[in-house]
Amino acid sequence: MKRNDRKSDCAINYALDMIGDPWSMLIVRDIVYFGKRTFGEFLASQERIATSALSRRLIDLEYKGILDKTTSLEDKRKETYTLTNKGLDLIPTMLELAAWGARYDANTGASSAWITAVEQDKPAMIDRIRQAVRTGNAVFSEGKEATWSL
Amino acid sequence: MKRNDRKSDCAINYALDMIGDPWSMLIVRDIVYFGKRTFGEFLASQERIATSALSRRLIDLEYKGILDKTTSLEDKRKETYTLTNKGLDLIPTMLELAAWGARYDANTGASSAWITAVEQDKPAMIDRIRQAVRTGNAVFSEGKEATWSL
DNA sequence: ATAACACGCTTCCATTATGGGAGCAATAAT
DNA sequence: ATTATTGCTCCCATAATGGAAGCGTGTTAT
Repeated sequence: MKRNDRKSDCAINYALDMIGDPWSMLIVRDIVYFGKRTFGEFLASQERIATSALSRRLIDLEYKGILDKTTSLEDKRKETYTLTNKGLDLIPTMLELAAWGARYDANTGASSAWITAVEQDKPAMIDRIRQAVRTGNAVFSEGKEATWSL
Repeated sequence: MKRNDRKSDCAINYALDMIGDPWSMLIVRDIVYFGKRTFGEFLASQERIATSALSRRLIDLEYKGILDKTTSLEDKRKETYTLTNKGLDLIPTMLELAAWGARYDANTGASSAWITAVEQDKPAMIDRIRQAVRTGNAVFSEGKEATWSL
């Protein structure tokens, strides 16, 4: 059986078929947290994804309706990747993953201020993040939380 | 590089190192939703995991502190797997994954009643699920939602 | 007591996915 | 024109999974 064949009609299994690999959520993070949008920007992430793996993930995420791909207007070599609504709807899942990771990761880089800000009023924070990403912004810029986020 | 070497100090990356494979969350689901706790019960899931893969996952999840393993008292051949606190804390993430999957999966098996019940008051529902699992119960039994869950 | 079975788990190997490097076509900069 | 950048592909070594068979120990049946 190919690994990505549908194994059941469970909603969790569907979600894992979509984003249950080691890279997809990190690409979503790069867009939501850091405002990345091009191949080269994703490639430059801390986790050092290989070009072949990144290419495969981007093609796959577009095929699955999580990313949109458009040729950049300023530089026609560049492809611009943005989250679809389906992709933006992964923000809550990503925040839960981050909260869990920050709680149990002894070496976490997540600031406690950011974590408590999210816990404080999660739905409002999700809306604000979503709006920011839709309008071309992101949570972090140059290593600092956006002013609206705290 | 081995796939599970630590790639960065990002909390999301940590979480993916822990449960970012195609099976771990399904094992958590089997415990939380269906009250499964033995090798044979996990093996009988819809998704048809192979014995070798299941064995690997269980060893790994115990090593990572997400599952506890104890020899069954009634039948000493059986190992009983239960969620640690770290594992129980995955319930919010699992519910978000399920909600996202149910929203975008055309063939979802998730009932809309259950989904809206969770959306209605998420923190309270998480507490109730957590309590149920800790005391040896589960969300679904014989295909129906537990009475407390709706 | 002994044979048959149940259960968790391991081992083997074929298949599939990833990691890393080299390289290519198209575009941009000089 | 020449050189550099960008996104991406190819190739192959390595790692993880899928599937079947089998092992050891504990349990049940006779």
